[in-house]
Amino acid sequence: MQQIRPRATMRDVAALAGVSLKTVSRVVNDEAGVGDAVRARVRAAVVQLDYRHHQAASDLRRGTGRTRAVGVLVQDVANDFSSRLLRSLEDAAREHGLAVLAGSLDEDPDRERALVADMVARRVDGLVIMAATSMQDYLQPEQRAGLPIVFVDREPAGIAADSVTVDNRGGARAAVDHLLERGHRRIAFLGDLPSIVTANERHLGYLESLQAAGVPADPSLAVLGLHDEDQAQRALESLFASRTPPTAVFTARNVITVGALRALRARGASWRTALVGFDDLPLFELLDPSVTAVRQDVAALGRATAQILVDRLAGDASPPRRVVLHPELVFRASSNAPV
Amino acid sequence: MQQIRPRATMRDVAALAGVSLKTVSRVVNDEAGVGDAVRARVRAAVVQLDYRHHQAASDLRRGTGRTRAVGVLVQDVANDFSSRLLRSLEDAAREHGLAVLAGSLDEDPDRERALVADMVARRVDGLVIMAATSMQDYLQPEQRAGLPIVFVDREPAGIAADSVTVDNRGGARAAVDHLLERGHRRIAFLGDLPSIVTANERHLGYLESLQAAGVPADPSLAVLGLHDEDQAQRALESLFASRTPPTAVFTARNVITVGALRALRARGASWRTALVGFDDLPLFELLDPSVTAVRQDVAALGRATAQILVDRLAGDASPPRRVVLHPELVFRASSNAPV
DNA sequence: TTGAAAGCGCTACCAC
DNA sequence: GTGGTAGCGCTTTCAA
Repeated sequence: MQQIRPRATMRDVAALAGVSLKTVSRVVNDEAGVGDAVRARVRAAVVQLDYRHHQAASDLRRGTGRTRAVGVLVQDVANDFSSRLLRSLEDAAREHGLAVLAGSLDEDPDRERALVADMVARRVDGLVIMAATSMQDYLQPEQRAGLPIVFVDREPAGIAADSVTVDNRGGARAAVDHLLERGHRRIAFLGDLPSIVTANERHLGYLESLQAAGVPADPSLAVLGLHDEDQAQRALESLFASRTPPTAVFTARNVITVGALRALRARGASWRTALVGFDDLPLFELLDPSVTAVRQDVAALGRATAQILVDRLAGDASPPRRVVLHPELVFRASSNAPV
Repeated sequence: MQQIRPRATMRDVAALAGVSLKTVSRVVNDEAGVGDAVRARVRAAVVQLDYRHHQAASDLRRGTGRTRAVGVLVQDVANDFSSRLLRSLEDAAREHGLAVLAGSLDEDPDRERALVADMVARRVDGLVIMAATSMQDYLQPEQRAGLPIVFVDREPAGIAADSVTVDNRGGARAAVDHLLERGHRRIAFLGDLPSIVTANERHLGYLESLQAAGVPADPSLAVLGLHDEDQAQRALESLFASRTPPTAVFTARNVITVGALRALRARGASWRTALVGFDDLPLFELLDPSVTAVRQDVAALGRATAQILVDRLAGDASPPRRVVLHPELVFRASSNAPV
């Protein structure tokens, strides 16, 4: 292994160039007021010593309190929805010279609090959170200290803050309305825990749609608390094993939809069971039958979120904004199955 | 808008608690040597003032040069492969109390250098890079300064550093061997720019396989420089429009495979064209025909990478490690099409 | 145009 | 047990 050479500081550069520390600082920061000859000498010393600016020390002394980094906490950076959102935010952050500290919460409230604490200790300039907690009042001190916080995908509770969300209830209603219009009456609901706001909203939309159509909701057709594909697959298999199986299914999240698709496939029931999923996936269009889905415009979600954050960073102190995007039902073949 | 209250410093806490700065530091860092009464008073002041530890200042003073953050630069955090790798690394980092600074490179060498420079200025403890540059000698000064760098997915050039990669050539050979065994002779290759090491390796594997089988490679069947689905789709459509279309296709990346699937679907040629893709996708199993693919164990890739990084952070100064994982051919229906 | 001194928020070292 | 002093690497006065 080669010898490691400790990083050079401005002092080292100053010594080598035969100038004062302050002059090096001026050159490194491209400030005026340094003669060309001196500037060149300093530049040479910088190169020779492989000097690298120490941003943390600089930030500390400047006292602006800015680190040019933002924290982005999503449900799971490997999930299609979360990762596309993260990417959209990264692009916006990049335009403004901001680095992105990313974290996955896995619907774990403790993890959210721990990660937020870490981001605060790092003095990120702003925070974007897809909350796993049901109550975010613990963030009030941070907000009071001037930290811009934008909630994405899920509205905050216990704190007045910006949010960019999707009309989950409306999207779910549209999905179930669609199935009802095709004559279905036994429509199953597969969703995650109702403690997750979006999951609950989608469940409520399902119930509202049934009620509006005068179709009594059969509680045995609604399965909540599904986290992954396997659970969703097993849940749907159970429903099919019952005496009165559903003729249609509304799946309230992308992984749940995939699990349901596996169950239908295994049972050979893909063409005779109607399916609508919340969240579109790139390959849904290519499946047989292609999958009808409620599509969220993830890029728009990210853009709106980033815009608010950037405005706040620029000093915008107006009241919290609430942006609600409306999802779109993408009609494909999977919802055409007969009753 | 509420009043913003500047963050309290240890000095403020000390003043409120009526103790010295150093005592506050002891309490905040859970050090011994503070009486219970004093400790309680300090704790109360911390809560009252919403004091938050300033990690950067602490790191600076400690002089360990550690920030407990690592940089992870992948191709695109929204891509299935990259995002799963990122997640795997995040999990490992979390276990060691490391935060993750994430960045997408989009195969842009300038962007890689810019992001690396930023990470260095932030003094990350380590760097994981899915390189977009063809030469990484520019990282030598950072390595010399003691920064652990692990290259993932693509081996480094111009620098001796750790790497965790996949046997791309072998994987591609297995894919094409498979198609040859089924009797195909006109096998198309759809891949990205040969300047991307992995893309080139997969192309070489394709050529090697053909050569080993004594099948002359028809250059008109190989299309390189495909970046996204649309380009891949159009490329395959062009091949089909030729006088001597392929009977089989090897697609060298996940987005290319999806583009090819669209082309086959649009043409109604899915069942009569054999297809093998490099990179598996969650829904390939559910397509008709299901898609045969060369699967990389992304989680294992991430784990191996993280392990090396963690070892280096712990002081391991042994010679650079080269880990090569072997992908697996997952047989499904898409490669069964007749010649 | 250049530099010396002070200090950002915090902790190591050594007094008491 | 507790506190003062010095100083991490840097930038801000302000003086020369």
